[in-house]
Amino acid sequence: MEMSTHNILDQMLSEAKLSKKDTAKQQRILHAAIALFAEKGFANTSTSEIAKNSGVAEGTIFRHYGTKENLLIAVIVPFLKQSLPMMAKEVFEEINPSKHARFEDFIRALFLNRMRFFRENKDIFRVVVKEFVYREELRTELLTHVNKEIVGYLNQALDYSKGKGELPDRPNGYLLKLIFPYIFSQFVIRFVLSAKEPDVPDEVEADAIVKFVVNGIRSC
Amino acid sequence: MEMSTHNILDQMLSEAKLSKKDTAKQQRILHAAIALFAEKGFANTSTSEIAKNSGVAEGTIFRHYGTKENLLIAVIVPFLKQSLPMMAKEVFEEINPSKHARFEDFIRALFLNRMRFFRENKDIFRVVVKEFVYREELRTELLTHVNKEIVGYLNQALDYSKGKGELPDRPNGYLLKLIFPYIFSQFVIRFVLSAKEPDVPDEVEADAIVKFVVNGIRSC
Amino acid sequence: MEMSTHNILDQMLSEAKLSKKDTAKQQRILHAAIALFAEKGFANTSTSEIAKNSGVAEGTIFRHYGTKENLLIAVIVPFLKQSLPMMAKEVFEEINPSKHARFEDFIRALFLNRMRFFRENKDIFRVVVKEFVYREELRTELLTHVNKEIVGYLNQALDYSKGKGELPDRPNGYLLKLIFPYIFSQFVIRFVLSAKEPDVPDEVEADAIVKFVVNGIRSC
Amino acid sequence: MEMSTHNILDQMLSEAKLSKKDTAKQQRILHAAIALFAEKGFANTSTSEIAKNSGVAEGTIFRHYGTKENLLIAVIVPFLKQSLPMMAKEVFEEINPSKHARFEDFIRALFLNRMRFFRENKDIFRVVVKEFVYREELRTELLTHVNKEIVGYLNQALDYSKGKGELPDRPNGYLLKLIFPYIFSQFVIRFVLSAKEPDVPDEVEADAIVKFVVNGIRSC
DNA sequence: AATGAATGAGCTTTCATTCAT
DNA sequence: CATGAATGAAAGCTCATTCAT
Repeated sequence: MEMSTHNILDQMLSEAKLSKKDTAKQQRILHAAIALFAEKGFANTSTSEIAKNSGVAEGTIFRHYGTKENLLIAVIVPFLKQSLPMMAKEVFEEINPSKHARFEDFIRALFLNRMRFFRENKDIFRVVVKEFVYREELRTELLTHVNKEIVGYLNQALDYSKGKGELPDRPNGYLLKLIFPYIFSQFVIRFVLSAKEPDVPDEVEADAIVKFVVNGIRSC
Repeated sequence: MEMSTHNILDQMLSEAKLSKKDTAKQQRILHAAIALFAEKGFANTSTSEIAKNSGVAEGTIFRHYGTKENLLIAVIVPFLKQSLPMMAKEVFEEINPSKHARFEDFIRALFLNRMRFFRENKDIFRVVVKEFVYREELRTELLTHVNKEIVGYLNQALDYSKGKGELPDRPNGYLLKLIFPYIFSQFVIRFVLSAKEPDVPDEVEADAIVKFVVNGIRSC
Repeated sequence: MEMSTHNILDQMLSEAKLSKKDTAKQQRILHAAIALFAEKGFANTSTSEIAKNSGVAEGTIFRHYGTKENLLIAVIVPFLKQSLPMMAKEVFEEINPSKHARFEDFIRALFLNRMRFFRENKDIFRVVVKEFVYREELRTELLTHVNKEIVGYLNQALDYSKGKGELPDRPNGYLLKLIFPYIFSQFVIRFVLSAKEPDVPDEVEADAIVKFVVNGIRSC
Repeated sequence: MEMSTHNILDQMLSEAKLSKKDTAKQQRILHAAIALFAEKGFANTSTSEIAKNSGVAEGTIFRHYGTKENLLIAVIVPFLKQSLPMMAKEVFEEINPSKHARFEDFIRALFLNRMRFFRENKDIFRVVVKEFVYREELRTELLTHVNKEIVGYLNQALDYSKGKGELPDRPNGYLLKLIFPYIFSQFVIRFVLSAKEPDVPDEVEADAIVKFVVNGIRSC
């Protein structure tokens, strides 16, 4: 599995590069915006600060994004729309082909994949989580998207494990509601709420989480 | 156990009533502030809005709280400092006396107690969670407090259950790091991120969560 | 010459004591106001600060003085109206009786008397000078007053010295315009503009000033 | 010697014109600020008033000067830093070349030069004097500056006159402390404290002052 | 396309003053 | 008389947005 394509920021920007003539400035604007939003939050970051940090004139930001709100969307939406489902698929292709994978292996792969992914996109993850809490419209849009793009893959995995008797015969939605928040909260604690990551290797961390989830879900 | 004393907002205000002569206006200010902060966040709420919604002059807010930041603290701190530990003790006194309680019973009681508590203080819980994400100094202060006031009670419960062979012989900190985020994330999803609560009775909800936790933690 | 009656502040307050029933609070208010005005200026001192420093309620200040401006006047006017001319007379009675005094002796006595006087009323002197610069109506009122009350005494002294050939035959107004600003500017520099007074004894300082004035005025 | 370059305000602004692209608005802001500060003092002038009087938006003032305090500094500092020493040199070049000048001629030239100068910059002189009384940090900075830039020229003049026996053999600091306040106080009375200037020609006024100073200083 | 000066509405905060107790 | 909570106008300042160049 290559790491090089996992940094959403780069992806987003390289995609932008294809669609517009001059994106050097836009790249700089987005980089600065992400860094500042992550550090101080959207509401506490001024456009003049973004302009200064990215070395462009304030007017340039508005020429490209129209409003400050649009800039936030330009930061967040590509992360959600373009990259998130693509990654889900990746995890899947990593595990599924063998078809011998236990549910435990799937969860471990998912956890480790996301861990690395969020670590590499820590700043943008921070922005998304922070604004997610504030903006209902963002949550709604995201959930719709997740349902459409990811749930399919997850259902495949759950059904497969059910077939092997590794999971109780409960609706997938029910199972996901128990598992997902748990894994996600670990990432939020680690990348948003904590000052710095613990020294424990990812694999050790994964072991505990995975055991907990697998045991927890087995006979509920 | 009476629920009537569980609404932190009322508690906070009735306590204030004891120490100050006139709190009618302060109550109105705090009510309005909590409602607005919960809805739109601290940074997006103006003091003039708070003044309008509470029917006082804007100056009155500053006469009582000095700064907008202090108003936030006046909303949040009593919730954390005075009510949180008191509640922890309550849960404890509800379960412990019997000493026959299984670990499962303890988790269920904790979950149901918190569920009711956060439901009754939904708005202020929203404010706390939202600002918690933004303010590191708030997180630090809270964690210090939680460690000092609550961890003692939790350790008692864990040690007791370990003695009965219901929990693996792992450091309490390790166990808590697995259990706590899980329960808490369920509350955040339910009271902060969701538009409205599901119709399922609390007890049904509790069953799933408790089984998951108890099975999950057993043999990790 | 007694020093004890020279502190205008005390005088003012004891006079006030005669005319009003309870002046304990007024005294405290005036004391605090003078100290604060002297330190930070009238415009930068708030009535709440005066209230705090004098240990009264803010309302009490307004009950007595109506407006903040009136409080300033209550501080300044007695200093000017009641005390200034009285002092002028004192200087005069100290010197004149002998009738052998040279002009030099008169100027020296005047200088030393004012020096001590302003030193003892340093704070209120500061307030007056600072506000004097800002308020034309204050200057006008003071000048009118000075002309009415003091110029008579000064004319006596000048005429007497002219009679003895110590002064050129010029209008008194002309002579005063040359002499007065000089002496006064020395006081302003010393008590308003300087951080602290020099160590030189007053008499030494007086010698230089007096020689300068006497020589300067002699043959102009 | 041309008088046309003596208006510090114009100088300051023309210098600013060199370093910035658009100074039209800044000029208007500074003009309005000076006029208002001179009339009502710094503390009693609001930025909205300055904005209205200069025909710009209030935000424009803050875009250029950041704070109201900085605006005051932008008004005062160039007056002190750039123009004051330059003028001192001018007076000097006007008198010194001949080397036959008497001390009296020097003082007369200084007095007349400053008189014209302050008259042409009456408003800004008012601002400086008024704020000088309030702000110790301004006094300290100015004195440091004066000492560095002007005292050298004055020492030359005094030493030269001492060599010709026109001045007593006293430290220059001592002599300056006697002479300077005298001349300066005349300007303050005339341009700051008086409603309007007297009709007497400058030369007549100068005669009296100069005689007073020269006689006064001669044998002290 | 890019700029950056200019804007003005809106922000938090201060403060002299009022008034019910 | 004295109080101090309440007021609201006005202060200094910020900032997203516009627009002439």
